[in-house]
Amino acid sequence: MSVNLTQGAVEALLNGSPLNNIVLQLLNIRQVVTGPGPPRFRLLMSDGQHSWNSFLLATQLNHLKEENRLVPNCVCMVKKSIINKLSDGRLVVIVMDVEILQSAEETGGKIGNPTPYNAVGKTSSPQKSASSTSDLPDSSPSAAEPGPSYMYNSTLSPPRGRGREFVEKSPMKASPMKTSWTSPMKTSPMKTSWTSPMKTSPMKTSPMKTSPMKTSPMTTSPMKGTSTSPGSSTMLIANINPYQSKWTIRARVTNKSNVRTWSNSRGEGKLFSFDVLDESGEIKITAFNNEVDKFFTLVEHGKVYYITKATLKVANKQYSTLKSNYEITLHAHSSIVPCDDSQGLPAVHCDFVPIAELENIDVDTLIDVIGICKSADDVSRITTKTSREVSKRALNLIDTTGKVVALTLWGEEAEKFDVSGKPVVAVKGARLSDFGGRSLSALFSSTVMVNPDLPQAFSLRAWYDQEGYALDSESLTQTRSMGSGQKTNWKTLSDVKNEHLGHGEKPSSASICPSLQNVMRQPCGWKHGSGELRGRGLLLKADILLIKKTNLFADYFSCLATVLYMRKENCLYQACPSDDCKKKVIDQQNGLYRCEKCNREYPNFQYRLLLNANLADFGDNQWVTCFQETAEALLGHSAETLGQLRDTAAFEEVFQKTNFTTHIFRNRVKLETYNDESRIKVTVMEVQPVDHREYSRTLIGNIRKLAS
DNA sequence: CCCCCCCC
Repeated sequence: MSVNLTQGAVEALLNGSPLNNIVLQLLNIRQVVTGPGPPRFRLLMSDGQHSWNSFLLATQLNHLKEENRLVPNCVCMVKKSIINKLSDGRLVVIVMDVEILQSAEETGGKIGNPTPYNAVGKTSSPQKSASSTSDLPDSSPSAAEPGPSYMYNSTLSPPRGRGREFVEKSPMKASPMKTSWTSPMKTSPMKTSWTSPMKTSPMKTSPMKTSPMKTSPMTTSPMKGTSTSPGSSTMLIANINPYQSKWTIRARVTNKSNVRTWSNSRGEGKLFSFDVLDESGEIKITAFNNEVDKFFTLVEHGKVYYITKATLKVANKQYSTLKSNYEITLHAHSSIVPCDDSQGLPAVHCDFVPIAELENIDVDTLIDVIGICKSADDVSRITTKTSREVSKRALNLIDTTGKVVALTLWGEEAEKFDVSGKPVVAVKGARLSDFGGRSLSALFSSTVMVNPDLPQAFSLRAWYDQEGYALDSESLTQTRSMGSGQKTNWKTLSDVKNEHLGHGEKPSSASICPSLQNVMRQPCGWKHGSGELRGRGLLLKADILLIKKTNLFADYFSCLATVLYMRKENCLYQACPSDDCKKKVIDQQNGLYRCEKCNREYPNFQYRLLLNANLADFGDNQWVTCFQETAEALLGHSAETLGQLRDTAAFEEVFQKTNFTTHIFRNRVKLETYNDESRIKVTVMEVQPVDHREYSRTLIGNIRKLAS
């Protein structure tokens, strides 16, 4: 046996340490009972010391099982995993990337004598032993599915009318981007409400409780799940079906549409629908005509109701992300009664799909997704085929899989969205499209949540702030180019010199800084910011300085190049800790650091990067400068981490690993003059993984150009 | 009994 298991990894993992590249032995693998969709495999894995039975294989790795490569006793390296917490506190570790290091035969049997890890008391998991077989996610038909998790929250989704932008304006229509939304960063991440509110913590006062409520006959019934009215008992949504008529459910409204009218060959009418959620599942309820009048104002987002005497029919899955096989239609004898006890009822349920997995999912599927909005397009207005004008805005979401996907918001949601602070964005029921490869669109029926109070949002935030922001990430959505709709200006490194890029003789609209295009298009009296530029012939020296400073004569180009050399010696500097300064500080050798720009001393500093690198392609090489973000992306580590590693072998290793790597670099070229000598200065604006398809298209284009 | 969900 040549491999060593990573002893202690199971315990560390389940205590929340995001461990990558851990070596574990697979002791058992079996299929989990799930609904439609690809099969899911559950793994019992051991680190030699402990075993843990709630590892779940990400579906994109199913082939490993299907090819009989993941078999009991083989030894694997779990390169990447994600921890999900189920409603009741149980943990599921999603294996995102795994490599089989040693086959079962080679290993020959179980390594060591691992004991099942017992997480009780450590994860605040109630009642059940986390390693007992009775808590298997697949052991109980009504249990939450593994991987995805049920969340119990005291904070509710914001009201968000379905059918917004639609003809009817409803009094219920509410701002989807309510500022009252709880931000994960402002609330305690340790709130018990999302570990196990059902058992331990009563729901805190929630928004809907504060509004006056009619006394319902139901409120005299103290216990949930017991008799609520004569002759009927409360049932779980997961357990109702069309074959029994006497049921009552107690559920929370999670998504409510506006009233809509229709008219077709079968007739016309009006309707609205809403989704309700209990601890077992969720279901869509639709009201038509008279029932619209009867129930539309009664049913409020976030509130809890007893619902009885309605028709169940088989759901058309095509239109819903809800897992229920049925949906409910209200009729003349249906009853909906408010319930002021919302205890135990979750606020939202999402089955988030890792962004990397979107590649393997069919187009038009409705999915739930959560990511950090790392960037966004500007809002734009488009005209639809039916000549309606609508605002749209694409967000770029990234998650721990390191993949990015574009999500389009529409209408008011697009206009109100605030990218600042790179918020966590969760969407329930977004539609997957194949535009640009894979992209997402919010629908009328989608719920968009900004900084939701969900455990996944907290861990995403932490991940992004610690490491995700420096990732050299790849988007599943290929936009035609980056930037503001401009085409990628591909150049070879010799082109950069031969075409005198950056010399600024011809500040054409293609080559100038986009923010100044409008300046150049005005014939005289050009305005930029607070300063005013004079006509082209009458520039003052200060104007020229301003133009230089604002990159008016800079060129931008992209190239495919390999890092040949990096000047690592002075690439890190101690910078002013003030957020907007970044200037180098002087170590006073007395524990204080002086910033000349701020003209003050600080007790601390921040490490920043300024890395000079030599890039090469097949024809030439070029010195370039990478500042903070691009250097971090190139090196794959934050400046802070590198600062800590300074003078260690690990620091050297970072550079060795980066050397000879190939990327797409988007650069800015400017002419700089030192005394009487001018030379171009190339600054890297963005480092991206190599997109061979895009680059090949460019190459082919260039070859054609040369041939003609 | 609806099922529209926009644009590149």
